[in-house]
Amino acid sequence: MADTQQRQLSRRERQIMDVIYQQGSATAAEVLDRMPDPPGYSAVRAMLRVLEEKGHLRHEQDGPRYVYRPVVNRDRARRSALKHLVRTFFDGSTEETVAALLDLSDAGLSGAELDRLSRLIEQAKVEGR
Amino acid sequence: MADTQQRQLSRRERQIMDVIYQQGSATAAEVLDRMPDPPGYSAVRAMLRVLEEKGHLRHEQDGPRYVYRPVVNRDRARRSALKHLVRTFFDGSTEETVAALLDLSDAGLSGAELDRLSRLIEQAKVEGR
DNA sequence: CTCGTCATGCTACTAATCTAGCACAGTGCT
DNA sequence: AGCACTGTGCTAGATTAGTAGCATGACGAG
Repeated sequence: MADTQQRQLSRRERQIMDVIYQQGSATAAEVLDRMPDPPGYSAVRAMLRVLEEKGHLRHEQDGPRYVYRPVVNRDRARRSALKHLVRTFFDGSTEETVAALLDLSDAGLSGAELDRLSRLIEQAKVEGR
Repeated sequence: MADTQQRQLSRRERQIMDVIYQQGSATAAEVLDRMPDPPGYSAVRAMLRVLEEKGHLRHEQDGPRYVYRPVVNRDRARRSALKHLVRTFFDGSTEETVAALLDLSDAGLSGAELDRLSRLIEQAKVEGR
């Protein structure tokens, strides 16, 4: 279960996973300079190794360096993160979550985006029942 | 910044905060039996104390026992958790996030809920620009 | 009043996380 | 070839997280 795994991670490990999910993939150096309150380079590498051992990451060699990617694909990870958030902060209510999301983005959403969202909901109505 | 704080928490601390945000408030015993892979009772209490020291929780005395509540109100915590999730897993796109959310809930949403969501979006259109 | 129960406050210990630093390998200059 | 530059693989140490266990105080039942 991806969700469960995620929550088992230590503070630093989570930070690293966040960066990697954000980017899709990353080298040690990339991870380092996107980390908040960054540790040493060695520390990052060590943790990448551990994360790989634990089965959260795998790496490919890209020329001289390692490029790390999540083992669980982004889609699955998204889903379980969302699920957990909705459960934890919104009593499991999708509606409230969407509301909060709209509120958060507010003026940042274009008319076109809102139109697309309308369409998504229409589609859900048709498919859903 | 609540968000930043959240991510500094250790594994166990996060689990505890999750439970408390879910419930709104909780005693040590409540936290304990809602925790995944539960530790000992003492461990939970110790961590609650630490979380209070760090300023994430405060407690009130309710008869014989302590009831813990988040210091950062739920609304703020929600917002920052959402923000982080959207940034990390959805490249900052609200639209994609909503789409995933709808997909996740799928048949779980009633027609009425979908209607309310439509209305929310209409409202955003008017207000937004 | 005395005992059992449930709560808290500690202290002390173990386990895990986090980190630095050195040794070595490949690459590209000069 | 010899040197600088990046990268990795380690090992070993400091720091933090996680846990158990005991002492203590309040309260209700017998």
